[in-house]
Amino acid sequence: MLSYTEENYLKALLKLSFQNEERPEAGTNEMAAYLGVKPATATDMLKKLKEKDLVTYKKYGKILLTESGKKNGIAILRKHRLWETFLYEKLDFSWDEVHEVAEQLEHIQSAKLVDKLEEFLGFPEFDPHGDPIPKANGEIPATAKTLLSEMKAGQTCKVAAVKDTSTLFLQYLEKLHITIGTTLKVIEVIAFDGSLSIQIENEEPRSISMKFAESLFVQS
Amino acid sequence: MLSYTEENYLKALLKLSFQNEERPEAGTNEMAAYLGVKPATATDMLKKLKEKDLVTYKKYGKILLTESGKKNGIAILRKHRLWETFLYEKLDFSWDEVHEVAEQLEHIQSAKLVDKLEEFLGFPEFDPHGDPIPKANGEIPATAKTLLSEMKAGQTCKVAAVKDTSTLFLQYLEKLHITIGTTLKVIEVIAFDGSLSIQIENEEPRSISMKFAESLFVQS
DNA sequence: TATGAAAGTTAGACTAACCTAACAAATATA
DNA sequence: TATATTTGTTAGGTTAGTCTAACTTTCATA
Ligand SMILES: [Mn+2]
Ligand SMILES: [Mn+2]
Ligand SMILES: [Mn+2]
Ligand SMILES: [Mn+2]
Repeated sequence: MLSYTEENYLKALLKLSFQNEERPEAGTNEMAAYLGVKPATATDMLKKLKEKDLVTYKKYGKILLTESGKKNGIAILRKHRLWETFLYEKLDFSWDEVHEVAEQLEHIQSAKLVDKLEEFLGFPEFDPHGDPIPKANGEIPATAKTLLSEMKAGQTCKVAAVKDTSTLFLQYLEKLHITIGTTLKVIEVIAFDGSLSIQIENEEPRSISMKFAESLFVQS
Repeated sequence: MLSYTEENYLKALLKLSFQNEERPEAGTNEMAAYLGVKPATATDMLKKLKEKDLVTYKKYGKILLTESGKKNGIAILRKHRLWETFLYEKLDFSWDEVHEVAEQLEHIQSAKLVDKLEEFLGFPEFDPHGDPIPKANGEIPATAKTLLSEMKAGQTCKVAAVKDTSTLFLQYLEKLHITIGTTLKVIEVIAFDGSLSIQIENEEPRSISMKFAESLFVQS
């Protein structure tokens, strides 16, 4: 049985491994920063996780999840994203409110609960942010990797996922009536600053910044 | 903000106060036994709860919830019973499976979650065991206090709540097709051992023990 | 009302998860 | 390559929640 805290470390390591594609290892400071603790604290915990064979760890070395650690991490991520979906779909939580509560719900221990919840939600593949929900067997559905910023003038696409899940960005998207599945047409790309003029569904074209365009994943 | 453990102590004290009607105080050993900890542990925690003005406590004295403690305890109980209802109604958990998971879910911190959950469930008044679900304002719906064992031959009643929520009893009820709302007709009362012959809905009469009859609340 | 049992407390210890401060190793850069 | 910066570790301490063992108070009853 893993503690609340151990679970958070495993999930963090997993998410860090997704971030730097092809470089799944993380460092002590990186983990500490991600989890909001001091490096000394992370060192202690990493030693403990190593004892439990959940991570590979060597003094001054990079950290990697073991098979067992990865399996556990994925299970937490699965719970997190299923709960987010529940809150969004069934309880009318908004896009930016789900994460905080899911952060707690992901630690509820009950295999039956997760599976029943998934069934109740109709076996969703993606959470409200467009992130893939791991299956019970650990498989993770494939996701769009194309950023809106990579689109060319004239191209049409659909919003697949948000890369930046900060409250500020999510609330801004809501204001623009952009959600997962919204159709976007790129009208013009401004070479000067990388900003774009886009048409949201059938609304009037509007300008968005490069930062914005680099924060949305789309599917053509 | 109360810790997971502090919340469990408050809920325990509240439930103990319901048990001995008119004697809402509890003792240290009683609390410890209820929570599965040693008396020394309970003493420490009670001192802490007193510091936070959640209980009245004096060395060697009886323990009582303060207004604030009661309010908090009721909030936990409300969450517990709403979650039990969710698990039972929406996720097809059985009668005897809901408690253990609700024991964890009751500690999730989010006022919005509780209220949205209540709404999603259609503002239920009773949980799957027939226990009253406290309202957001702290009010607790009135419940049937009559035991099946108090019924006389010839009387008809409906099952209102289970007094004993042990797995063994709940599973036995399930086997007999007895649930909240089931109609029972008392055919005969055996003076010798307090056992009853009852008719469950329209099935053939069958005999039940006094212990059984003292474990079900009914409404005439 | 004396006394033994029951109920409750205290002291001291442990573990998990955190911290700060001081130190050591690894890496980048002049 | 020598040194400065970054990265990571160690030592020692704290708090919450638990324990055991020894002690004290209260209460029932002989
Ligand atoms: Mn979490
Ligand atoms: Mn998400
Ligand atoms: Mn609980
Ligand atoms: Mn219940």
